[in-house]
Order: sequence, then C-alpha cells, then structure tokens
Amino acid sequence: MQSAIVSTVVDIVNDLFGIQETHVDLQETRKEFKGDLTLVVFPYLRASKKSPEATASAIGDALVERHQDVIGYNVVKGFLNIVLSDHPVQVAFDQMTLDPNWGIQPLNDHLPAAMVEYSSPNTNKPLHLGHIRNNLLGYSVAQLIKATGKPVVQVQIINDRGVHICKSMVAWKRFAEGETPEHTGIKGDHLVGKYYVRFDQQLKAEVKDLVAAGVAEDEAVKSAPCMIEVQQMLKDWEAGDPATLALWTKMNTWVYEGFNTTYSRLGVQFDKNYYESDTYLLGKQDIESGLGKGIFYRREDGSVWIDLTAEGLDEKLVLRQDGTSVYMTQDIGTAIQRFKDFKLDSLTYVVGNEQDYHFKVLFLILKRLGYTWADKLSHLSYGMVDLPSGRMKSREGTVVDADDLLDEMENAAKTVSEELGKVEGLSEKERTTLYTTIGHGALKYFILKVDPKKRMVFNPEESIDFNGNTGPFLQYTHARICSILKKAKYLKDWTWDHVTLSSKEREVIKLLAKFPSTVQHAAQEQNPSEVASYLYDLAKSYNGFYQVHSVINAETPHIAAFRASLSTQVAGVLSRGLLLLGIEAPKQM
RNA sequence: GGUCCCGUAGCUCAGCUGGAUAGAGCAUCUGCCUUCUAAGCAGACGGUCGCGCGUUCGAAUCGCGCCGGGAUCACCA
Repeated sequence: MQSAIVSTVVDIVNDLFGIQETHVDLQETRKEFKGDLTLVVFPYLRASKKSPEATASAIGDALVERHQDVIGYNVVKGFLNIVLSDHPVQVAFDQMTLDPNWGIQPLNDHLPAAMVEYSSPNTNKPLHLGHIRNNLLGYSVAQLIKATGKPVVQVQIINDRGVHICKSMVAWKRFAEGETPEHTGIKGDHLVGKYYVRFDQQLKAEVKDLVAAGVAEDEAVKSAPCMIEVQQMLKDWEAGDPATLALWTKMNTWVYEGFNTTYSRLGVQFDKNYYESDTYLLGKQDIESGLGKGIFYRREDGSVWIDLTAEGLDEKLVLRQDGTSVYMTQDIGTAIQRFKDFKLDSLTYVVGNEQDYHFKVLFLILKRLGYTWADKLSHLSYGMVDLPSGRMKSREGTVVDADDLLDEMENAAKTVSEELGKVEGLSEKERTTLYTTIGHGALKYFILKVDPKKRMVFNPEESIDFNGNTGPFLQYTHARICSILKKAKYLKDWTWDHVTLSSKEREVIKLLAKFPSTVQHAAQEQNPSEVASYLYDLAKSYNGFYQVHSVINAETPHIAAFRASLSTQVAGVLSRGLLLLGIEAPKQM
C-alpha cells in the first residue's frame, strides 16, 4: 500500500530540492492526527532552504498532483500528513480475500530446513514454569518460520544420563519398595522427581551425621554413603551393567510417558529427539582433528583447551585431563551431527539467557573449526520467569509445576465460563475442550506477549485474568465474529460501487493489511510477542467497529455483505495468528 | 573484579532501524446491554521514561559516566 507512494515521494523530493535520495521513510500517521501516512520533513530543510511548513506543503502539493491515491494532506510543524483515497485500501482488502490462508506462506519442501531446539529437559524431575516459557517460545518460533514457507525440524535434546538421574535411581532403589506409576497412580515424571527430592533429603541427613562425627562439610558430601552409591552407579552405567541399564531404562520410560502427556497438553511436538546417552561421546573426534590443525592446544596435564582471549572471552576447556568430554564437547559434536542428519539452513537453540556465554563460545569454536554453517547458528536467549516473590527455587519448593499450572488454568476457565453462562448448548465434552482452549490460551498469551529477551514476572493470579490484553480476549473476539457469520451466511453479494468505507472499517482493513509483514518480521526476529501485540491491536480495532456498526442490520444488503466479509477476514487473521502462538480460537465461548 | 543483560504509570507490559502532546492492560472511579455474545465499548485518574553529561533541528530510543537489579566467568550440566 505504501511502496508506490514512497517512490513518488522520492522523485518529488529529488526534483524539488535537487538532491539524490534513494529512499524516504514514511510512517503511519498517529491516530490523533488526520491522514494515513506521514513524512517527517526536517531532513530536507537544508536542501529546500524553506521553513518546515513550506517544505511540507510543497511536497504535499506535488504529491496530490502526481499520485492519484493521494487526495489531500495537512501539515503540523515539520510533519506532512498524507491523506489517501479509499482506493488503495480497497485494493488491499480485495487481495486478502483471494487467499484463505492469506499471510501464511505455503510450505516449500525444497528449501533447506530450519532446525529449532527447545525444551531439552533433564529426566530427573517434571517440567515447570521455566520449561513452559521455553516450550511455548520454541514451538511458536517454529510455527513462525514455517509460516514464511520454510520447512522446520523441531528437536529437543534430552539429558537422560549422568549424576542427576543416578540420584533418582539410588533413592528409588533404597526407598521406593517397588513403587511404579501404574500402582501409585502418580505421573511417571513426578514419581521420579519425588525420588530425586528424596535423595536430596537422604544426602542431607547423611552429611549431617558425618559432620557431627567431625568430617568437613564438602568432604562429607563426597563421602556420604548415598553419594558413593551414585558414583558407583554412574560407573556401572558407563560400563553397561545390565541391571543398572534396566533400572535406568525403566525410570526414564516413566519420565518420557509423563513428559509426553505434558507436551501433548501444551500442544508441542518434536520431529526428532536427541538423547545425551547417544550424543555424550560425540565431539571428541572433532576435538582431536582440531588439535591437529592447531585450533586447540594440550596442556601438560593432558587437558585440551581453546584460547578465545582474542575475541574477549576466556580460555575454555574442551577435554578433561582424563580425556572425557564436557558439556561443550558434546554440543560441538551434536551440532555437527545435526547438519549431517538434515539439510539445514539454520539452527536455533531456545535456551535461557544464563547460557549466553556458553553459546557464544560454542558458535565461536564451530567457526574456528571451519564450518561454513557456523554463522547460521543462533541462540534464542530468553529471560527467566520470576514469581512475585522472586526467583523460583526448587529447594524452597516455590517451583510452579507445569501440570499443576495447566490444571489451574483449566479450572479457572471453567469457573469463569460457568459464571458468565457461556456454555449453554454445549455438550459435556465440548465444555471440557473449551475450558482447555481458554485456560491454555490465557497462559500461552500471557507468556508469549512478553518480549522473549526480557525477564518476566509471572503472577498466578493475574495470568488467570481473562479480561483486557489476554488470550481469551482475542479468542472472544473471534468467537463473536463466528457467531455473527453463522447468522450472516446468506450475505454474499456486494461491490465497492455500493459501499463507502467508514473510518472504523478503514482502520480495520489497514491493520489487516499489516498481517503478512508482521508475521515475516516476527519470524525474522524470532519474536512471537510481535504477533501477540499485533493481534491485540486488531481485535481492539475490530471491537471498536463492532460497537458502532451492525453487520446483519447494516444500512443496505451490500454493506451488510461487505461487513460480513470484513469480519471473515478479521476472524481468519485472528485464528491464523493465534495458531502461530499455539493458541486455538474457539467458534463459541 | 572482568564480560553481558535489564531499569518506562501503584502492578504487568508495548514503544521497529532517533521524530509530533510517551501507549495498553490490571487496579480505582464514571457512563453504555428490549438491537449481531458486556470475556465487550467509551471516558477519567495516573509517568522527572533509574540519575547526570554529551551527539542531534529532534533522544525512552544513540554514546560516555554513575546508581540499582540480574546472569555469567568450573576438569558442573
């Protein structure tokens, strides 16, 4: 809608003031002023040698004369507000009605894929609020990229081995008396988490005894019987001891069943899971070959390092002196593996900002190793989720469990829906689905509307609010439109000859027209919050229209049919946009 | 201590590459349902954009210095 005007303005400025601009910046006119587009003329004063007002008027006059869509202008100080005719708005509207999936690019399977890694849990405890932000961001970013036409591979790396899971295993062996999810009815990941906590208690008790017997605190932690058992179990696991492996498999299977339940509730899914038990040895080869090329160096004690001080970072260990790998080592190996597994155009790690340094180093090392794709790696670094009381602390039991939270959201949706009497005529099953849709919509929107980079505060009470700038508000706007459209099915025929746009209608169409570029930009920035605020603006604007215009009882059948069509577009954009955030838009609520 | 991130209304957040009197929601107060769902709409109240310099015709936005908060700098993951 703007591009044609921009080039005309460029020509005018150049002709009038004898300069050679290649681009001018037109912005949308702020609501309190009349007009559609605004040119700030201050940059041209030097060339025009006139006052801001005179400069603006000169450009405005020329624009009215040269561009048929410009029907007027006004000048406020150095701001030229350009008034457009309805024509470009009508053209924009016609265009979006042609494509039922307008704003979403069709998938092009021939393009190399974008890989998005997210979630990536440990298998010793259930998912919590922090994982929820991670999952929602990862999933949404994947949908955004997909909406630009690029195939996406969603993956997670599951930290299924190591000390942490041995702790749960030791405690289970000692105290569980054979408890299983089946006969306790406890969800698998919660059951394993229970024994992880149990281990911690046991360790504390044993350490306390040792300290009382005169052992130093840090020594006591290492020599506590349960800790010795963990170390032994880790060795057994690495040696492939069948009994240990059997227990490990059994408990991890419980956890995965639990995780899958939560993932499915959240509506996220993965195309491939990487397991650390498979990948933890990866990378060592790459270090060895890099050692040959002089990228790494070996110290006298045998440990291997890389010197990143030239880039303002530190020296970083990549192999221990006993030759075993560290976290960095396997991340190097896993990245390389992934580019072998898939034809990838990019790889995005959705990981909290406490690992900023780690990824800086990782990307740098891969670049030093000479991988051309190293600059296609990105770290979607998001801020921590705090509670009003401060940071979540597992030791203080302030961690918000993911399953509990989803339950609460569903219950809150149920309470509110029933109070408002919104569920009449729905079957029991439909009601349950609706509560889930609304409850989850509220949670997802609450989290995704915030810029990922920023640390955010999660207030359980406020997230349950369904009024104002919330997911249910957007869902409600959608549902209300659906309700109108159901009654307005017969309204089809209209033409622009019989419809004049009201200011509200114009505003809605102008907003609708921004949907594709909003999606594009959000995908590029890997920022779902841009879509969230856009959808809020759209819903707000549509509700303003709804308040003053009737669709069904419009002045003429043509206008009614046009408004039905306009409403259809809004509902479509809302529902497609919400889907990018992993939120469903109900037809009734 | 080094490096990085953050600081906008009582609270939670928007403010794209610098542009007009800094915007929403919640909370508080006022109106609007015999008319397409009031989970809505309209309005009021509320801000030295952490502080101070500087660059600029113009700074919440860019630069520097402070103050306050957080993260990170492990032969941990």
